[in-house]
Formats: sequence, structure tokens, C-alpha cells
Amino acid sequence: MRTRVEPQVRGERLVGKVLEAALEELATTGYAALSIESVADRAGVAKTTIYRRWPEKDDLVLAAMKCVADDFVLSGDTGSIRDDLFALLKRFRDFASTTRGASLMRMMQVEGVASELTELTRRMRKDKETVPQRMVARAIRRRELPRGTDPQLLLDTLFAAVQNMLMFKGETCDDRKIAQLVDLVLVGAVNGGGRRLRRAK
Amino acid sequence: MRTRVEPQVRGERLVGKVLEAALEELATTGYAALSIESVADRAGVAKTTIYRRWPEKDDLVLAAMKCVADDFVLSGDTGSIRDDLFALLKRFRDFASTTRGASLMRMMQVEGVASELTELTRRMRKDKETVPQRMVARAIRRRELPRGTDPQLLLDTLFAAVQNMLMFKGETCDDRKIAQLVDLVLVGAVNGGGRRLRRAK
DNA sequence: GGGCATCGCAACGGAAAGTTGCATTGTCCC
DNA sequence: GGGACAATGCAACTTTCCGTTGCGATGCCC
Repeated sequence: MRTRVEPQVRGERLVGKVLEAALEELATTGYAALSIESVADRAGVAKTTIYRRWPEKDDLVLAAMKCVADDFVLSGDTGSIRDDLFALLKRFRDFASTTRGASLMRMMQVEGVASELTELTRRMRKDKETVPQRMVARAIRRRELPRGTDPQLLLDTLFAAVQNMLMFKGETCDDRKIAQLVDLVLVGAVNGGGRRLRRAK
Repeated sequence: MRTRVEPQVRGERLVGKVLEAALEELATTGYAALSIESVADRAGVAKTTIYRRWPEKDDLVLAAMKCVADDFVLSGDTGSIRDDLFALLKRFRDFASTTRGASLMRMMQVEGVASELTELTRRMRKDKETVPQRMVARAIRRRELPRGTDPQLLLDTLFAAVQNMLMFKGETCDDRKIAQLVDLVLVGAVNGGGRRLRRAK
């Protein structure tokens, strides 16, 4: 009786499997405690293969991060700031709910990582700042928002709130919650922005 | 020539030094990668001493966490929701800016920690929920906030924003920023809540 | 100043990370 | 189809670091 043998994987497909495994480990174990061996086991690959392709741990982590960096694309101009923000946050929630996204989020929280990772983090953050700023700029031009509105504060607050729900409190974050949040920040609690919404039938 | 010899520390003072060192390690290295030896080095103490007092890593971490748990006390009733929130966030900022506070914050973000730590985290979070809820309840009674306002959403959003600035982006968070943030969430961006404030002379 | 508990130090054992050499397997090219 | 070369798997090895043990040194209390 011959056992069914999986054909050996190598090249591009192997790289993909390893990086995916690394991201999963990052999401659960974190950066500092990440071991090459556990990544190898998870990927079903010999650890020597990993050591040969990525001599240092940072090389592997950096490669894994880079392949996630473009997962979260933001765009869109719905013509209304409320809808823009709503769409943006939904995409962010979907992104942060995946293993890949969660890994990236976790990495960006860690301090004391290698300088190159810090640089990557900084660059990514920079990239993600321009789109929201244009979003707010459009809203000001349409007189939806008053002149002098701080785009960074607005967006950071919303992102932080969603991230807080998903990663910190471990709650889910459905569309109603996002809508509630956008209303809170846009019109303010004083004006009924933070009210509990009735569940749609 | 005799070298000046530091007198040996023991007892209560030693415990304090070790726990403080453990908190610093937690703040920088994190839980998973925390090693007893590094804590011992940082505290200037033999590692055997630590192993004898706290046989398991969790024992040490738990003890360290417990001695921080009460650092952040919230209270206060200024008679206005705006001032209440302002004071609350300032205290939170001061707390999260310390090494001890940062350690606790980081710990609460970590998943996959020991069950006892999870339990501690859950209990602490629970404690911190009652005060804000009363704060909002008072505001509703004073007709500052509309009925049905979600206290949890309001507070979580504010805390998450401050935490995001301090721990995630590594920025400072002065009083002006906090005031700006409170205004944003209370009156809303549409009503000028998120505007950049002029620096007081 | 003596007894006792606590602490530091150095050496030890073991587990896990990282390295090396070689056999094996795909892949490319003829 | 087959041969050469590069990539992978595997097992043994070295190294490093964590946790343990025994003993000598040091405070502390009476």
C-alpha cells in the first residue's frame, strides 16, 4: 500500500505559503515571540528553507508585511462626507477582520521593532493620510464641514474607534455600529449623534 | 582602594524594584517575549530571587499588573458633561503616559495570555464602565445629552482616540488636543467640533 | 553578636533556536 | 525523454538561553 504523497512545493507558491503562515503567527503570537520554526511547521515546510530565503527574522517579517501593505486601498467619492466615511470605515473593518489585516495592525502597535519595520510603518501611515485629507477637503468645499476642520483628528478618531472594538474589546462591528459612530463624530452626541439606533427590520 | 559597595536590597523594597522592572519590560518587550532574566538584570537583582518569589512568569506579571490596577481612578462630577469628559481624559492621558500605565494598556491588548490575566483584564474593564455610564446618565438628566445616548460608544471613542495618539502614533496629547477631541465628539464636526484650536497665548 | 531568612553567584541540565552536509525532488533545457 | 542544476527536505550538530540547584554571603531581628 502506497501512501498518497503531496508533491513538493517550491518557488513562488512556497513563498506565498510561508508568508501567509508568518502573518498568522504574527497575528496570534506577535512579533517578539515569533519563532521561525513555528512558521515552518504551520506552512508545512522545512525550517532550513526559511532560513535560506530569509536569513534574519526581520527579513521574513518585512516581506510578510510588504505583501499586505496594499490590501487596504481607500478611495471613493460618493458626494457626501457621511457616505464617504461610512464606506471608508466599512473597508477598514473588513480589512482589519482578516488575518492579514490583523497582523499588520498588530505590528504597527508594537514598539521596539527593527528600524526598517518602523520605517515601513511610517511610510504606510503617510500614504493613508492623503486620501482622507482630500475627502475632508471636498466636504469643506461642498460646505458640509466648516473651514478649519482637522482631517487628521476626524479620521484618526473614527479609525481608532473601530480598531478599539475589533482588536481591543474583541467585539464585532456591524454596519449599524459604524453608522452610529459616523453620526456621533459628525453631528455630535449633543445633537443625537451617539444615540442607539433601532435595529432595521 | 575600596570600591563603594551598594548595600544589598531585600524585602519590600526589592519587590517594588522587581515589579517596576517587570512593568518596564512589559511596556517594551511585551508579554510573550518577556524573560525573567531581563527583568532581573533591569532590576539589578539575581534571577534566582525572582524565581523563588514568583515561580511562574504569570505570577510575576499578575503581581505587576495588580499593583498598577488602581493607579487610574476615575471620579468627579463637575456639573457639566464637557468638563467631566475633559477631566476624565486628562487623567487617562496622564495614566497612559507613565510606564506603568503603558504596560497595563499593552497587556490588555494582548490576546492569548493566561486565563487569570484575561480575567483580571475583564474585571478591570468592567469596573471602568460604571463611572462613565453614571456620568452620561447625569448629563441626560441635566438635558445636556439626548435620551438614548450610548454611554459606551461615547466613552470608548474618546479613550480609543487618546490611546491611539499616545501608543499607536507616538504623539503627545496636550490639553488643547483633548479639548478639541471632546468638542468633536460632543458637538460634531459638522458644527465645528473638530476645528483646529488657536493656541492660547 | 548570634541565629535565621533572604539574596547573590556560579555551575549545571535541558530545551529550543539556528547551522551544516547530504540525499531527494522539481524544473528547465536540450 | 533524460540530464544538469537549483531548490527543498531531513537529520545531526552547535550554540544560546531559560530555569534549577547548591552554597556562600549578607541583612535583619532578637
